[in-house]
Amino acid sequence: MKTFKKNWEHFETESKLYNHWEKSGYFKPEVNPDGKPFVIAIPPPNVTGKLHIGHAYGTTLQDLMIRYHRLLGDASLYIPGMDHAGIATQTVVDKKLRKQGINKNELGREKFVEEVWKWKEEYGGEILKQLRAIGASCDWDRERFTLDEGLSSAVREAFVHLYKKDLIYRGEYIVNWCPKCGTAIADDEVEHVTQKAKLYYFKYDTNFPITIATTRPETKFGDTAVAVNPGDERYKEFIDKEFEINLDGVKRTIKVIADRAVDKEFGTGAVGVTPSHSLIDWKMAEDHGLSKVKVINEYGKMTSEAGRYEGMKVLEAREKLVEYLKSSELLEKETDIENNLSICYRCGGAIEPLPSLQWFVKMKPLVEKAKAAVKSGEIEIVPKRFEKVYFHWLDNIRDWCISRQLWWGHRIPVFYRKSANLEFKNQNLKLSKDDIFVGETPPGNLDDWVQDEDVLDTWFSSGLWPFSTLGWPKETSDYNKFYPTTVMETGYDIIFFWVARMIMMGLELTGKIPFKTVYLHGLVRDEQNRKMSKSLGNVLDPLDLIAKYGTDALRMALIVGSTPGQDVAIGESKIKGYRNFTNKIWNASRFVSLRVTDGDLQSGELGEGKIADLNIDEKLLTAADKKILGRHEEIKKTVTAHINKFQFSLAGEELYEYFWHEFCDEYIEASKDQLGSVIARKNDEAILKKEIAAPEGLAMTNNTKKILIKILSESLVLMHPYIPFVTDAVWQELREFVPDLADSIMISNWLK
RNA sequence: GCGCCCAUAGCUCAGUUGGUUAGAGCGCUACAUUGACAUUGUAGAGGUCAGAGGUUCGAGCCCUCUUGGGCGCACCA
Repeated sequence: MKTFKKNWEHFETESKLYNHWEKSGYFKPEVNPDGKPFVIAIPPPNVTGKLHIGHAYGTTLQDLMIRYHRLLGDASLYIPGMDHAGIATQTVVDKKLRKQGINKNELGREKFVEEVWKWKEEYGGEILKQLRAIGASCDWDRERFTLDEGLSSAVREAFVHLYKKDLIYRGEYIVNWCPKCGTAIADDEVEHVTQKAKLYYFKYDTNFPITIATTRPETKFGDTAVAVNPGDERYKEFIDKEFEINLDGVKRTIKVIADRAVDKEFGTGAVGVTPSHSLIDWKMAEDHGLSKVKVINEYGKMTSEAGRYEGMKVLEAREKLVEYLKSSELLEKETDIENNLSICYRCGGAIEPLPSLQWFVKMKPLVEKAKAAVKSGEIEIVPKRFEKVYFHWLDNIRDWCISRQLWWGHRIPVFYRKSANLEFKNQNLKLSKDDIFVGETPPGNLDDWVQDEDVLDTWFSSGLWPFSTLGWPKETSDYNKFYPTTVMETGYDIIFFWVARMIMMGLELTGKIPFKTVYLHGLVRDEQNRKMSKSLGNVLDPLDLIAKYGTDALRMALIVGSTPGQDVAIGESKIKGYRNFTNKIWNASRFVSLRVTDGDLQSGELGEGKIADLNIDEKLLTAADKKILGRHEEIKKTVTAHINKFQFSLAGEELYEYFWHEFCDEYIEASKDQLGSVIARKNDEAILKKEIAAPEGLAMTNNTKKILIKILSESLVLMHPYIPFVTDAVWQELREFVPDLADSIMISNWLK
């Protein structure tokens, strides 16, 4: 005879159940062929590495919605996939190769990219295993990778489309250059950290009348103007005058200009304008027609324009120049200030703004539609306050630099005719139409053409994710059925990088919004509400936690007590608490199963009893029965309402409280009386016979059994989106003696 | 500089059209328990919901201001 184990053994059961679900095809939207589509495209994790607890949080929220809608009867599709993560992955593989003594430049582009693919195969598989461990009910047959064939062709199509509409252009502009990564990065990939710096006050030479103040003296070799505020009386007499200067051997003509951007109060109220190495100065140069001199190169070293400083690293040049200024008595003073240093969000290295030939997407023409979609409510952002952040970003957007000087990524689908392009790279010549080809394969002899060396920003391909994963640009049946997707669940930290771009790209390329709702979750922090970091040693690995407490416990702990857009603090004690909950469910089910089948409570051996049907006799209801049945109906309604409003924490908390304290503590206790005395049954045959002989007693017992089964099985369905494993494990036990239960709880029904 | 969030029990947090006695987890106290579960149960302590003012029959929730903490965007050269 089968026994009901004493404790919930998640470790043995979870992966077995998952495999069973996957094999049975329950993750496919086709289990509800007539249902309306409910679609979530997973925010594709970077192939770079392991998933962290933040991924577990997002995945849990996504899977919760998917499982809920599957139970509602919707054609639920959860599209899995991964992102090639350009810079991040290239850097990691480069490092790995260097450790093996292999230089990527000696290896060559093709071989290097092969190495990255090998790496992707190895680590990508690990990530997929982790997603499965979290319980993600993805349709794995529809798994995508941003660099797979279909998505690559979607990327080319998108590029060509935008180019033809004149929304993509190439030009030499000041960009954020990361010398460490060796590539340009976009504006929003730059982070600012406050640092202590020195502000140096000096003159270029003794003949120059104005003292300027700067934290970066070494860039002053590239100055072509000094800007002052138009209302600043001190400098009025110099405005529009030109001066020949000699800064330690470097000769320049400096024009004094008036610009409102200059703050009279800061420093001396006079700014040395360095058009090539400051965005603001670049703009001033455009406005005032100043020449631009590049004194720092792509390696973070001084160029020949810096005279004897050529070849020095930026910091070295700064030191040397300050020494010179001191010795020539040009330095008036230096003060300590706090300022913001721009760093690369990937590598943390200092950003050098410098002019560079890059590809850009014009953003302004895409902004209005993207704003309108949210303003009209066509796209809903949860929580709503992030709409403001979204609008603010769109209102202040600048063109998006999409070319990256990397090898790992989508190579830009642009070809130049060899005979014509020789000077192009350096001089930004306008090529004639015949000499540039934008698309997949240039016409005529391929040998006549050379493809652009650069790849596209990772976010260019992820911007297409909701539709490229469904087959776009082809009008596949999946695309027709499942696009637009329903919910985009992701972290608030990538609202600009990703969410806004998907909306813009979706509207431009498909003419439709890419998703109806954006649900933004917060950061996962530790028990003391600190950021998780390796140096603090407070990083929680989801796989460790799953091994220890079970996936269900982790999922519940992540959801209950957390709200959208708000960071969530989590520690082992909370997870442990919910592990106790999963065990409580298991044991309550054990009790119910054993009593209903007349099994043995001590050994856990199930009896022969079966439930014939679930028709409850209203006339036999006790006060306890009525109470729990009433509460049960209420709970169904409120839980449904909460989930529909994305209030997952509230619904989870309610289920927890209801199941444990109302069903277990109150009703199950009350049911013990209604079911008759166990001791009597065990020890006294006569009493047992008497009980069975009494028709009302037996009817009461049977009615109570039916109520127990009804409440238990329906509660399991309600809890399944939160804790998929223990609920299905119990469901499988119940199927032994309860009629008409679906093969798996995950394909049963939400409210019968 | 512009904007956003937070301040509720010892700790971490829920509390969404304003409506009984403000909740959960963990922690704490006392007791119980060979009968599903000690990964348990019962009972309990613990809150002037940051402060001040306002709207209202009624405010943790709405409005204004103050204080303290955090974040985002922009950026000072």
